[in-house]
Amino acid sequence: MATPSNTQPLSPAQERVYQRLLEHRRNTGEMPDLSELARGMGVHYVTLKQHLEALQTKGYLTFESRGRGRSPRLELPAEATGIPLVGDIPAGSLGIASAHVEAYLPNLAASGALRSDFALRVSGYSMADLIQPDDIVLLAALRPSRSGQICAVRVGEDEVTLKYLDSLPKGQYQLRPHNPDYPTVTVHGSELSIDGVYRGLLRGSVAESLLLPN
Amino acid sequence: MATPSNTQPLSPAQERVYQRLLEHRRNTGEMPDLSELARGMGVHYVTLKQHLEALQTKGYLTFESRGRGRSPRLELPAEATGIPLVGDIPAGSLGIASAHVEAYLPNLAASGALRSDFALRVSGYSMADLIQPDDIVLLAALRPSRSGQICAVRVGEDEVTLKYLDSLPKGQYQLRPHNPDYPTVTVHGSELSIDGVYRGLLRGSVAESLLLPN
DNA sequence: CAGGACGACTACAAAAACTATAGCATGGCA
DNA sequence: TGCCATGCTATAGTTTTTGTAGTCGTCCTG
Repeated sequence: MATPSNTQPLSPAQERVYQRLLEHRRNTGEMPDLSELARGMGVHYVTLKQHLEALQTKGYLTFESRGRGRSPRLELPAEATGIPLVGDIPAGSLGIASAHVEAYLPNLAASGALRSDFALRVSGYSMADLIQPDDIVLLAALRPSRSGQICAVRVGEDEVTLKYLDSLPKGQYQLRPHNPDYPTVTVHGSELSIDGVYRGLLRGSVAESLLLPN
Repeated sequence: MATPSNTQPLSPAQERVYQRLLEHRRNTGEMPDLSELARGMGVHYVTLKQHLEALQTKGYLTFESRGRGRSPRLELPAEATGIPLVGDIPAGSLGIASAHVEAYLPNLAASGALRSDFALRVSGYSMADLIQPDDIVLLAALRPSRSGQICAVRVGEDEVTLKYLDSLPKGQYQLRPHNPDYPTVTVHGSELSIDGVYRGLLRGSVAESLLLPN
């Protein structure tokens, strides 16, 4: 079940509540109190609660009451909060289709300047020893800002590969592996699509302990 | 100010409360409700609150009231919850003295089997390209379970270094770098102290975004 | 002995969360 | 048209938690 569970349409009021929740989490990093949020939106507590329950049954969040007096547990699912770990992107599928998502990495969103947009599990040895198989590489969905950066790229309809990307004259690019056993290839920009720029990596036990399953 | 701020002695009841908090966080990963905790300890809410305020003034935790009806913000400081990132351990100081702690990595404690006990910022090229300078290496304070594992070791009074540790006959050990430009040295076990076994690493933006300052 | 800390309690006030019930509007359907 | 389900809102009353204020006894110390 790779597709996110929130596919059902939202009524206008539910949409408002949901957007408000996302916004509050972006701003404060935490979930608001029900009463506070209700006041802020100009509706009654009960109304808001009903909307939250509707959002829960539609799969947009989890809303677990803990009894009178205690704040309820209110959580956005990993799809909305974490950055996706993409397994292998097959030929042709650009962007990160919601399929092929293996897991999510939470808690890496806060630092604005160095944000990462998605993660990739490395499979080959073309960047060894710098980057090993099974490392989890973090990528930002940007154009590289200068020549020589490590990027996740695809040539034609092939799979995604991780290489140094050198810019050559006449719109040509060089895909240069770190491992000298692999060939450096030169392609024209029209054949090349750049999925992301390398931002960092996780290796070993850290990787596994940070992942939250899909 | 590298020393942890909680140096003042605790009275018996305060100690009980503090231990209970640590235990609760280990088990559940979250902080308890005041009322619930008070019931569980067989004391009244007000008493517990007084102890928490005392712990706050002594620097063992932060306890921020949010007004009537709302659960107060209750947090253990990084010293108690995260794993320490040790800068450079100078000659002779074994263990992780509370000095030399640069920052803490949170949220990596939960996975029991693959736990890490401390982290080290890499400074040399002896394990390049596998491990780069400025990488943050996670280590478990254990004896290596087999020959050939990467370990953080010290020879005599030298600084900590990261090397493959091979076990040779007659109590000899071989410290083998990954980078062939560096020499492999052989020492006797009596000259060698093993600080930790390699568990994984962080590189790049992830590293910076996970750190919480000391 | 006075003063202060420590640990505990009672009593009351304010806020949040839960429950139950009901009032409208809209749209589908027999 | 009448009926019913659904979505959205509101009122009223109850339980629980949290916060504030004040009291009481013990123990240690100057």
